[in-house]
Amino acid sequence: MVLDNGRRRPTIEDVAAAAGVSRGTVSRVLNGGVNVSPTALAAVNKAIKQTGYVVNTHARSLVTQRSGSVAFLLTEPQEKFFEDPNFQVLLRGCTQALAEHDMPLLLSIADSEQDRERVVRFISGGHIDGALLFSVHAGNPVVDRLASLGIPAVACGLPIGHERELAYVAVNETEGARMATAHLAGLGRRRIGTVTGPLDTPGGRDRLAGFREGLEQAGLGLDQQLIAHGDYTRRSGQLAMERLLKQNPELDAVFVASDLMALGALDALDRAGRSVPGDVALVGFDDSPSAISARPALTTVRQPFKRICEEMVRLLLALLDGQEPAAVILPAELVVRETA
Amino acid sequence: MVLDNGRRRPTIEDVAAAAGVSRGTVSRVLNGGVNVSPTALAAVNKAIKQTGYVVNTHARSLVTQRSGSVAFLLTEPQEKFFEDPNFQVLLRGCTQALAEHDMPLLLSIADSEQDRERVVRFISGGHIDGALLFSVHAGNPVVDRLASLGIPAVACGLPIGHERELAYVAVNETEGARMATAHLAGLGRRRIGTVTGPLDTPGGRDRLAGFREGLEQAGLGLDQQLIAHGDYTRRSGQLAMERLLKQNPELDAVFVASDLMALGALDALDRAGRSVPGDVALVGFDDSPSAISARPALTTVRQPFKRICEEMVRLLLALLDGQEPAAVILPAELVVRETA
DNA sequence: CTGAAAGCGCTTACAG
DNA sequence: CTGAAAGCGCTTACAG
Repeated sequence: MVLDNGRRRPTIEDVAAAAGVSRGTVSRVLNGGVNVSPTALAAVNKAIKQTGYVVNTHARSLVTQRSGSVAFLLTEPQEKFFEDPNFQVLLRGCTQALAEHDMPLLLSIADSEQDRERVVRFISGGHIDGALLFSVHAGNPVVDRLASLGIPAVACGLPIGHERELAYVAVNETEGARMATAHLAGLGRRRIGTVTGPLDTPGGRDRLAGFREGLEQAGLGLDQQLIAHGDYTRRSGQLAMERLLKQNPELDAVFVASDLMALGALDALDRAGRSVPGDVALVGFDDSPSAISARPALTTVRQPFKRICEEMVRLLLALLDGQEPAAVILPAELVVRETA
Repeated sequence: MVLDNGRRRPTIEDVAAAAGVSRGTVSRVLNGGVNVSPTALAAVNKAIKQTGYVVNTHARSLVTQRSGSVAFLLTEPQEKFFEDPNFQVLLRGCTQALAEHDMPLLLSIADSEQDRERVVRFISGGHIDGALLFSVHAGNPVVDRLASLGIPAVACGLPIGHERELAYVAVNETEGARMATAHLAGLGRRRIGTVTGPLDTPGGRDRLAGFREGLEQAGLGLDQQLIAHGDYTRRSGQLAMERLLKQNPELDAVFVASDLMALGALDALDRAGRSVPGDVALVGFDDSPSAISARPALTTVRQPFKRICEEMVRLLLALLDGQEPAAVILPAELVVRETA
C-alpha cells in the first residue's frame, strides 16, 4: 500500500522523523515494544500507519543473521512425489502453519544430481533458517549433508540413519499397518498379501513390520510369496499386485502401503477380473484425497496430515530457538470405506 | 559445505584476504567478472573454493534492492486449486524454470480475507521481486492490488480486467474449445452440451465462446439448455452433468471445460447408466494427469503446461529487466483417447 | 525509557 | 584494471 508511484519505500528513518523519535525507538516498537513508553509507542504506530512503512527484511536479516523463511524440501530422486496427492496436502498444511508465524515457505526440489548441489548451496547460503524434509530415503545425500552441516531440519517420517540428529514427525506406521491387517483378518480373510513401499523408507520398512505383527496376532503364518514391493507410484502398485496374484491365485486380501499404490492395485485386480471387496479385500495407507475418489472408495489408514504439518513447523521453530531435536509420533486411525 | 562447526561463515573479506585483493575485486568477480584481470580472477576463484565462500543474499539484496526470488501466488478463494492436479504440474514447472536462473520460488496462498492482507504486505515488503499469478478471477482484490502497486507479475491465463497492465501466458482457449466441439460434431454427434467454468475466468468465458464457434461451424444451433456451469471442481462437474442430462435426455456429447470437472461428469454419466463414449462422447480440457488415469481415459484439449511455466518465468524476468508486459498465446492441441 | 553509534556483508560509483 | 569509501536499512549493546 502507499508506496506512491515513483516514490521510494519509506524506511525506519522516515517513521522516526514522523514520530519525532530516534531510529532505535522505532526499531524497538517493531520488535515487540519492550522498553518503550506508551507515548512513544503510540506515536510510532501512528507514524507507521501514516507512512505505510513495511520493514525491509533484507536489512533485518543482515543484522539478525536469520532469514525468517524455511524450505519445503523434496529430496525424492524421482518425480514420484509430485504424482502423489499426499504432497498437495502436506504442502498446503505447511504453508498454512508457517503463515501463522508470518513465515514464507520456499519450495525446493532436489531430484537430480545438479539440483542437489544447488539446493545445498542455497541452504548453506543463508537463504533459509531451516528445512522441512519430505520423502526421505535412507542414505539420501542431501539429507546427509544437511545433517552434517547442522542445518535445523524436521523430517516428515522417521529419517532412517538420522534418528538422533534430526527432528521428525511421523504417524505410528507399525501400529497403523497392524490395524489394517487385523481388520482384514477380522473380515475372515485368510490369505492376506501386502504391497510394501521401498524398504529404505520408514513407510516401507515399518508398515511391513506392522503387517507381520497383524498376521501373527491373527494366527496366520508368514509367507514370503505374500510380500511384493513397490516404490509408491501407482504403476508399481499395479505391477506388485499382478505379481501377488500370480504367486497366490487364492489371495483374498491385500494391505497396500500407500493409497496411490492401492489405486494401481485396484487396476490390476480389475484387469484380473477380481471383484473388490468380494474376491479380494483391500486396505490402503494415507487417507489421501485419492482414497475417497477411488472406486470403490478405499478403506485405509489415516495419516493426520494437517496435524503432522503443524507439529513439523512447531518442531522447526523450536530448533531455531535452540532446542534439541525431538520426535513426535501421532496415532494412526483406520478409516473403513468400501474396499474392506 | 565447509562452514566448519562453530566457525562463522566466510565473508567477502575473508576471500579478499586469501586472494590478496580488495573486497571490490572479489565482488566484481562474483558479479560476472567484468573489469577483472585474469590473474585476479584466478586468485579470487581459488580463494572462493578454498574458503567455501557463499554470498550472503541479504547483504546483496540490501544494496541491489532486489530479492532474487519470486512468488507463486494462488489467488483462488477456495481450496479448489489444490484439488486440481494441474496445480502440481504448474508448481513443478515453475520451480524448475526458476531453478535454472537460480531463483527460489516462494509459495503464497491468498485464499482467505486475512491471508490476502498478509500476502499483499509480504509482497510489498520486498520479500520478492515479482509474482506468478494463478487461478485469477476477474475482480480478485489481490490481483487488483498488485496491479495498482505496479508489482511485476505474470498471470497464468488471461487476467480479465488487467489485460493491458499484466503480462500473461495462456493457451488459445477459444481455439482449443472449438477443436473439441468440432471433434464431437465430426463423430456425428448432434446434441452436444457443455459444462463451462466460472464465467469470470478466461477458461470459463473463452472456452464457452469456442464451443459456440464449433457448434456454429458444424451447423448446429445453439440452445441455452445445452449449457451448464461449473466451478472447476469435480463435484461441480458432476452436478452440471446431471442438470444437462435432465434438461436434454437425448444428449449425445459434451465438452467439459476442465479435466477435473470431466471426471465429475463421468461420475454423473455412470450413475445415469450412460456409456461413454457409446451413449455420450466427452471431451475435457487441460490434459492434466487425471485425464490419463481416468476410466475411460479422457479425450481432451492439451495445455502445454511445461511451456507455459517457462514462458511465464521468461516474461517475469523480462519485466524485472524493465521491459513492458507482454502476452504469450500458445496453441492448443486435441488429444484423442477413449471418451470421444 | 531513549538516542547516538557501531556494524551486519555486500555493491558500486569514483579516482587513479 | 583496482582499491578506498560510501551507503543499502536495519538491530543492538552502550551510555545516560
